[in-house]
Amino acid sequence: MDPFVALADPVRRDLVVRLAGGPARVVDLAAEHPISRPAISRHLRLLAEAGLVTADDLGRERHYRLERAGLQPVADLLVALRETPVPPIADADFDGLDLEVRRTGRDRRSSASSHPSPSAAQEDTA
Amino acid sequence: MDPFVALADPVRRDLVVRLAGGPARVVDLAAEHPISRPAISRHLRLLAEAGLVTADDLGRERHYRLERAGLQPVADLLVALRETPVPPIADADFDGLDLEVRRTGRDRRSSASSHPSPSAAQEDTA
DNA sequence: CCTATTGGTAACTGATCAGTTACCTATCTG
DNA sequence: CAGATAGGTAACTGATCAGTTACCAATAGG
Repeated sequence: MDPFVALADPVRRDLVVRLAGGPARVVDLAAEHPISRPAISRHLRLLAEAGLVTADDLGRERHYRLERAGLQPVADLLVALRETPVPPIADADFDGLDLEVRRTGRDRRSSASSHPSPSAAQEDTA
Repeated sequence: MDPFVALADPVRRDLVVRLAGGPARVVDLAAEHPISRPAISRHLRLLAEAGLVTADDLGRERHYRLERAGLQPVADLLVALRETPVPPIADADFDGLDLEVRRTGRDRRSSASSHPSPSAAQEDTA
């Protein structure tokens, strides 16, 4: 399953964030959410299919933990959107933030510090 | 609308990637996708609601362009998942990749270079 | 002024999603 | 061994999504 689709649901995002703090069982996670245990179980299955979590069976208990490698496609998209050609005119991307990814063993593009981040030319409010 | 939900659809992701390469009109984008023009129009509206694109009206033409600032919540989630406590045991996150975000004007946590990235302890295949 | 182009939305349809209850299996504890 | 705990899935229901065709409005060009 697509990690983007997996992260589209607020419950699944909560689960992923919670598991970033350490492994947990279905019953633990169900206690922290207003939905039923089978619903949590189904969300965890989708997260596992997306490669975002891993399950370790310990007797009758199944401990779920975050699989950070599963976030790679999401990080890749941010990189792709960040590095694509930007017009020399003022561009409002990541005001106050400069996302930088260093790829081990790969040549890097010009460093973030050489890339200006002018203030927003235009803000969209939908 | 939630930027995560906006990016969950493959068509919308394609549109966002395409717009990263420069602005475009609905008719341009519709020519590059197998779905109908009204479907493209609806996707662009959702992307705008999510803050991921901006529309500039030029006569009868509406030029859509990427709004990188709208990606902030996605970048924030990656940061949150990356920075949360990781057990000292080997952790497989971002093998070969080290995501680092420098927040202007904010104290930084210990730099990425001080954070080890050991090889994967366990790989999940769902 | 008429035609062409651009583009948004209504209404419809089929597909998918998310939560529930019920049920079942596996493992642990007294 | 019986009861308790943990957890997955089937079946169901209501809600939402994504693509279509049809229609309309605004702007540009001949």
